[in-house]
Amino acid sequence: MINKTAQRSAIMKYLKNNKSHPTIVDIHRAVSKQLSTISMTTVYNTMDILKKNGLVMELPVLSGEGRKFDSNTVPHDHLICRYCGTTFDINCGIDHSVLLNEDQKQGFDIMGIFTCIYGLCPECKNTENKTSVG
Amino acid sequence: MINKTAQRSAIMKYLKNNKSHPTIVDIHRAVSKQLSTISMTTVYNTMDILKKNGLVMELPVLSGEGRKFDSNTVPHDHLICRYCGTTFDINCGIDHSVLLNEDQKQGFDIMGIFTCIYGLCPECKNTENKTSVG
DNA sequence: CTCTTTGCAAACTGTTTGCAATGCC
DNA sequence: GGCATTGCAAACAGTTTGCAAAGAG
Repeated sequence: MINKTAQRSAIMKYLKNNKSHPTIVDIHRAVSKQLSTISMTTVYNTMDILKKNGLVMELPVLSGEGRKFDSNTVPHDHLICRYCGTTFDINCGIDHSVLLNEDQKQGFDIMGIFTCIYGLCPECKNTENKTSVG
Repeated sequence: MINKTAQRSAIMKYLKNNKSHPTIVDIHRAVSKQLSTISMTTVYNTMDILKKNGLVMELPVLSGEGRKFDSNTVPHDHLICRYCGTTFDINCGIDHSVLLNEDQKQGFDIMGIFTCIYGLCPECKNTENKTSVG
C-alpha cells in the first residue's frame, strides 16, 4: 500500500509543472525550497515508485551523468548533445506506432519507442577539442 | 599524436569481432585473456579515444549500469529491457535519414539518430514485482 | 631522447542499503 | 497499533585523476 506524504506530493507537484528532464539533484534542489528537510534518499525512493507505476519515464543517459526523468507522457523525441548530455524535447514527425513481428520482438513485451537524435550542441561545438588517429 | 600499443591493438581486435554491446568490464575481461596485465584505466582511456575519433559509439544506458559501447557503425536500432538493461540489436525498417529543419535543430550539429524500443525481456517478465499506486 | 601511454592507488560521484525514528491511516 | 515512509550514515560500484615507471617513434 502506498501512502500520501508531504514529500511525495511536493515531488509530484514539481514534476507536473516541469517540462525539462530533471535529475535527482534537480528535483531535490527544487523541492527543498518548500520542504527543506527532504532527503536525497526520499527523492530516489519516490522516483523509483513513480517509475514502477509508469508515471515517469527514466531516460537513458551516458553513464555517469546521473539519472534523468521525463514526466511528459505524450510521445516525443529527444535531441541530445553527445558531449555535455543536455537533452531537449523535439517533435520531428517520427512515427511512434512501431509494429514488430514476433521475430523482431525476440520475446519482449514492448512498452514504447524512444528516439534520440544525437549531435553537438551549440556550446560544445566551440569548446570540444579533437584528437586524431594516426 | 596517437601511438600504436599492444593494449590498443588487442582492444580494437576484440571490438572488430564483437557484435554485442560490451561494457568496460566485458572488454577488460576479454582482452585480459591475451594481455593479462592490461588495466581498467587503459580500457577507459582507449575507449575514450576511440569514441572521440568516431570508431565506437557510446550507448545511453539507465544510470548505474556502466558504460556500454557499440562498434557497429551500420545504422540499426536497439531493443532494450527496461528492467535489466540488456540490449539487443534489431532491424525494424525505421528510416534513419532524418532531415530536420533549422528550427528543429536548435543549433545542433546532427550526428545520428538512435532509436530505442523499450520493453520487458522474457526473463524480467516473470520475475518483476509490481507495486500499485492507490 | 622526447613525448605518449600504462597501471597503480587514491579520490570522487552517483546510487543503494541498513536501520531507528517518525508518520499515515 | 501496525505497517509504510523518512532520513541519516555507511557501504558500494563505476569512473576519474595524479603520478612515477615504462614504451613508442
